[in-house]
Amino acid sequence: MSLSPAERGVLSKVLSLDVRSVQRRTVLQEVGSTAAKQAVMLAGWACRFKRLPDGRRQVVAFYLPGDICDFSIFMAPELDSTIELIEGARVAGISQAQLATLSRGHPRIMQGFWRESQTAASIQREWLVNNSQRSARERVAHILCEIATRLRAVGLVDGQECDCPIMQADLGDACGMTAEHTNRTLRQLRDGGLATWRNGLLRIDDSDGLQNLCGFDPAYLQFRPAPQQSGDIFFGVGR
Amino acid sequence: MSLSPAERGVLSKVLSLDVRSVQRRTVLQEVGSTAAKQAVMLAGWACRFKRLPDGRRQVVAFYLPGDICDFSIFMAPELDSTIELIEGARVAGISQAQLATLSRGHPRIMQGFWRESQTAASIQREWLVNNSQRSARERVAHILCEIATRLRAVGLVDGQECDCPIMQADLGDACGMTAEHTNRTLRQLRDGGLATWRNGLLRIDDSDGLQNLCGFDPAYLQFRPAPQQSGDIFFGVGR
DNA sequence: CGTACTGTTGATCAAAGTCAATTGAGGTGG
DNA sequence: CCACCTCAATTGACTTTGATCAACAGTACG
Repeated sequence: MSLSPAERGVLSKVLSLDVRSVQRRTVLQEVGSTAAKQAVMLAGWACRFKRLPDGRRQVVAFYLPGDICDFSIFMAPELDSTIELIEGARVAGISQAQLATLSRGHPRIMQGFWRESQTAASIQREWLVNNSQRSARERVAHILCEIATRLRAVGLVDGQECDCPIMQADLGDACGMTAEHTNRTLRQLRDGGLATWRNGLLRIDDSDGLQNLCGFDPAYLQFRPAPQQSGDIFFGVGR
Repeated sequence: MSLSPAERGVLSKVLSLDVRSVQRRTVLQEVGSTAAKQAVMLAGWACRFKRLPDGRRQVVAFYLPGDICDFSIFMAPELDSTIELIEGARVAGISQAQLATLSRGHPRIMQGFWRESQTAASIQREWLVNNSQRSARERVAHILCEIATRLRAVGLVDGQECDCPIMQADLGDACGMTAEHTNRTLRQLRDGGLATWRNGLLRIDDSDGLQNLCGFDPAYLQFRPAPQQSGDIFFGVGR
């Protein structure tokens, strides 16, 4: 289900109406708030995290260029997590009214949004597997594989290298490990000639080796086209 | 957004058309398959899990009576995980054609399905926090709180007690711990007078104590009604 | 009865957390 | 230009948690 040229035009129009460039480390959506707009990443990175009362933090998602920051945002009574922009973020906002118009006039665009949100759910499940079953080395390797693969899909990998403007502490909080252990684990990967991450630049030195180490299989990222039949269902998107 | 009596009638009609009672420990949806039907739990328990090549298993969801087993099922190219019925399962199947009809004639029912799927996503995020940030004792306490709370919401808690027909190994695989350590942790909770789980019967002896131990806050289960405005958006459910 | 699961307990070990100190880079003001 | 400050990254020493390996008990069922 790829969009027609006309639909793409409508979509980029909508995404161009309300664009903000945001300072690094700015909170976009506070936990507990009710969102006023749906946010779409045009450039830069964001992360979504939950905090425990004692301060422990878990990053539950990274949002890369092209990603929708939680499409369910208008459905939930209030946000269960905080969305923070990390670096170089340009964000398009879509209002409730615009979504309503889209849903009436361009159901296939809406359907694409839903598919995106289901892919996000699939990634979420894989993160649960990652943090629950894999060792520290496997975890870090796996998430680096995911990041590189997702960035490659949107054309942001140059050869073996891509921007990765987060901190080690962010990666640690995503993998459920301390910053110190994340550091040591990254060093092991570096010393093993698998991946080097320095000064915000990630280089995958040995892609096969890294993928073998953690058993990375990109199927869960659902890059393939949707099944043909889906058009028949309308998924509530329909007419 | 609660359904009207008429809508409830339509829904229970749809759910009554194709009901199966299934043997314990039967696989409902195999990983890699493409689903033919959308499954809704009418009674009993199911679990959804992913496996790593070396056999490690992560339970990513428990499905209790009333739950939808992955509404996204027709959207994804193929299932990323296995859905297995655990005990006493009666399952309603909804075909693609029925979903299509529903989406045209009863958008609000479809909308309810979407809300359900977003609640499932919220639970998924909390599980990630649980397994990534909390200690073994906290993890087990938290998941017991969740189970009891969800069962209470559908009227399946009698006083302090509810059926919990899974095995300790299932709970362990959900919490990302070995069966042995799960056993020891349950013993600690039992000895601490917090919760007793024996012979498939879970008793919450000290609800406050258990919730305090793990910082359980049921907000992520999203039991509250949806915000009023949601009707205006149609979420692609429209017309 | 024997067989096969589950659940239970113990002893040992390795992985990751904690605490503490140091290095290094970038920014700022004098 | 340099002294200073801050924050992130890095490394080391030690501790704790939970995994691993192993044995055994309780129960259900053919």
